[in-house]
Amino acid sequence: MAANKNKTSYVILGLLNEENLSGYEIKKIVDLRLSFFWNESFGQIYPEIKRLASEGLIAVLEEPKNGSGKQSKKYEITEQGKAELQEWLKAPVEKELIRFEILLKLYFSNASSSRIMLEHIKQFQLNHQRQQLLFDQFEAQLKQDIDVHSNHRQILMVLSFGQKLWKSYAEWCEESIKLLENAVAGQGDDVHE
Amino acid sequence: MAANKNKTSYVILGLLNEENLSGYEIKKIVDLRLSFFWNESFGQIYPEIKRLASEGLIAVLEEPKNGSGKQSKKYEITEQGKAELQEWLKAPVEKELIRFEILLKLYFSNASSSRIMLEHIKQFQLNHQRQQLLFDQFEAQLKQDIDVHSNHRQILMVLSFGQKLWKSYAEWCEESIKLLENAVAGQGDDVHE
DNA sequence: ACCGGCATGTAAATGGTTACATGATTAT
DNA sequence: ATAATCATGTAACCATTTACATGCCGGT
Repeated sequence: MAANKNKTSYVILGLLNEENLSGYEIKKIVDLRLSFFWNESFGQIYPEIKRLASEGLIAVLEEPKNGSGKQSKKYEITEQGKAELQEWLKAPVEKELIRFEILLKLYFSNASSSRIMLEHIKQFQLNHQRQQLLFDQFEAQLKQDIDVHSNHRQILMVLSFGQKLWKSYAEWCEESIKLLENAVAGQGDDVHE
Repeated sequence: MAANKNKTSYVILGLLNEENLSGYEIKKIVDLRLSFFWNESFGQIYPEIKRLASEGLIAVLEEPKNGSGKQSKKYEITEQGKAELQEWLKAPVEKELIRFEILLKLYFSNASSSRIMLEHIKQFQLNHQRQQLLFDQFEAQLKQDIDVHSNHRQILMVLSFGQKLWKSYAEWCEESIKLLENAVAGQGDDVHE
C-alpha cells in the first residue's frame, strides 16, 4: 500500500500480472520488448524479486522437476501484488528520463570535428536500423497472435510510440549526415583531427 | 588523458570551452538548453567542478569583487581540459538512455484502466507542449544572434533533433487520445477504476 | 570432454537525486 | 523587514551497472 517504490518492482509485477515467469525470463522480455524505452539488469531484478516475495506481493511457484524441467524458479503475482500494481498505474506519471550522449557531443563539437561527428551519426543510424529490424519482427508476430494478450490494444499503442521515435531518428540521421557531408566536403582536406 | 570519466565532467568542459561560467550558470544553461536530452543536478556539478579543478582541467577565475560583483566563482577551461574534451568527442558514442514511465504504465494497463491512461497521456501532452514553447523561444533567439556561438551549425542540428522528437510525441498523443476516447466511450459507465 | 547458453545470485563501485545548511544580493 | 532568487556546497540515500561466482543442461 506504500506510495512510490522503485520502478523495477512494477516491471516485475506488471509482467507477472500476465503470466508466471522466472527472473531470467523477465529480463529476456524486457530486453526484447521494452528495451526501446526501458531497461533492467539482473543486478536489479533478482534482489527486487527477493524483496517482493518477502513482502508477499509475489509468490514462488514450485516447479515440478519432472521431464526436461530446468531449475528455474517461477513466480506468480499475489492479490496484494495486483493491488499494488493498480495503485501505481493510477499514480501520476513521472517525467521521462532521456540522455543522448550523441547530442551532447554534437552540441560541443565544432567545424573541425565534422568528420568525427559524421562517423558518430552513421554509427547511431546503423544501430537504430538494426534495432528496428528486431522490433519489426516482434510487432509482426504480435499482430499475428493478437488477443493472446488481454492488453494488445495498449501494447500496440506503445509500439506505435516506438515506430514514431525511430522514424524521427531516421529522418534526423539522414538530414544531419547530408549537412555534415557538405561541411566536410566544403572544408576540403586541410583540417584534420 | 584517461579514457572514460563520468559525463558530468564533459558537460562542464564542453560549456566552459565556449565561455567562462560559474557552477550555477552551468546548471542554468543545462536546464534551459540541454534539458530535452540531458540533465544535471547541483549535487553532481559542484563536486565535479572541484575535481576538475584539482586535476588542472579547469581553473578558477578570480572575479574582481568591484561594482555589483556577485560572489560567484567563475571557471575557465585549461589547455589540458581542452585536450580531454577533444578526446571524449572522438571516443565512440555510448548508447542513449531512455526511460518512459508512461509507456511502462500503458504496457501494463488493460481495458479497465483506459480512463486513467487517457488522463496520463493528456498530462504528458500538456507537459510537452509547455516545454516546447520554452524551447521554441530559445530556438528563435538563437537563430537571431547566429554566429555568436562558433558551433551554431551543430547546435541547430541538436535543436532539429528536439523538434522531431516533440513532433512525434505530439502525433502519438493525438493518435492515442483518440483511440482511448473511443475505448472509454465504447465501454460506457459500467466499468470503473 | 568441452563450450555456449540457461539460470540464479552477490558485492563493489559508480552514478545521481534529494534534502539540508548557509549566506549574499535584489526586489517589494 | 522580508521574501525570492542567486549561489555554493555537503551528506545521505537510492538506483544502476559491472564484475564475479556458481552450477546445470544440451549439443558436438
